Amino acid sequence: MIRITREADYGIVLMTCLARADGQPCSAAALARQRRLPLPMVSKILKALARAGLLNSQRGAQGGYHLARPAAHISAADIIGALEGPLAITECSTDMHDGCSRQEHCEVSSHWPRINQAIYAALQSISLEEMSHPDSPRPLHFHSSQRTAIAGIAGRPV
Amino acid sequence: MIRITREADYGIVLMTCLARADGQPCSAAALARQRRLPLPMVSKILKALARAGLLNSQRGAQGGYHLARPAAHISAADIIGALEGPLAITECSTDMHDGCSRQEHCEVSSHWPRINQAIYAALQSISLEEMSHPDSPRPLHFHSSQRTAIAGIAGRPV
DNA sequence: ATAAATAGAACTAATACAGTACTGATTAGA
DNA sequence: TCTAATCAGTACTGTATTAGTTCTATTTAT
Repeated sequence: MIRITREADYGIVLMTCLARADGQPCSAAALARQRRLPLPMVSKILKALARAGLLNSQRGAQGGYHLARPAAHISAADIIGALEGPLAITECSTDMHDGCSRQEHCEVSSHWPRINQAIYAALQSISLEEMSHPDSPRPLHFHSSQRTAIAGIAGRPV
Repeated sequence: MIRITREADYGIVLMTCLARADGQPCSAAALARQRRLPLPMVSKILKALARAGLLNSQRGAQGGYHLARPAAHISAADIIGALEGPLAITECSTDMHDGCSRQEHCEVSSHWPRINQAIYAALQSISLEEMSHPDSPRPLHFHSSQRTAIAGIAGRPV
């Protein structure tokens, strides 16, 4: 159900790594090695996160990426949004967007915005800082069966 | 971002129609005409919803579909779950699933279950009854731009 | 009997995703 | 100043998934 792309999946993983590094810049290569992910993919994702303003980058030798602001001020919604492009949810559920240019299409059905908002709120409420703590509050059972679900498993090399 | 399939999108639309019909059985053809959706698609979706136990069906002439239980007791999560197959979220976030067979893979990262639960809870909290009321509580701006977002727009014939 | 309807499976074309490859720009350090 | 490390950006490709169709069988009201 409700899927996110693997890019977003990896993105969250990488961001948690950077959060744990706490200020120390990490190169794409280092992160790829650390998480056993394909370097080009990692590179691509970090670039996107930097362009979105979630990471600062330092070029050249000894360069790398580091968080642009404290982990506590970055939400899952920020990360996913940065990697999956400009999205209806954020554009329409923030107040800064009230002159919507396509309101003719908006009659699609009045329930979608409600669902969008609910999910967006859920994602907003989870901070990168929380996600960076490896020990989860509740015992979790979780498996990679059946389908690519939001679990974002889909055969990711573990 | 976070996408659902068009099937689930249509599914919610169709379910709201049936909720408004309140007990009256509706045929797939009637619903397809009413919402200007392709009949085979509508048919396929209604079948899936019936198989999932959300709809009861009556075969033969004058047959059709109607809700299997009151709209207030059907959630967005039920509908989406029925159409997108067995999903990691529900299987792992319900208590009935504690002998998870693939826990070796579960170390993927401890944050996903948290996100899953947040989204699942959000979807659970929205009932079909709520969605069937056309007037939304807050003024909503919403457009079908850019990408297939959860908004589920993606060029659906409006 | 017949027409209206659902049940189910199998198939196809289009799209989106995941991942790669290549070229260019910037910078630290020898 | 040269070189290697590193980020920046774009374009490409194979594969998987989705969207939608088609066909056949089954059930039932009239």
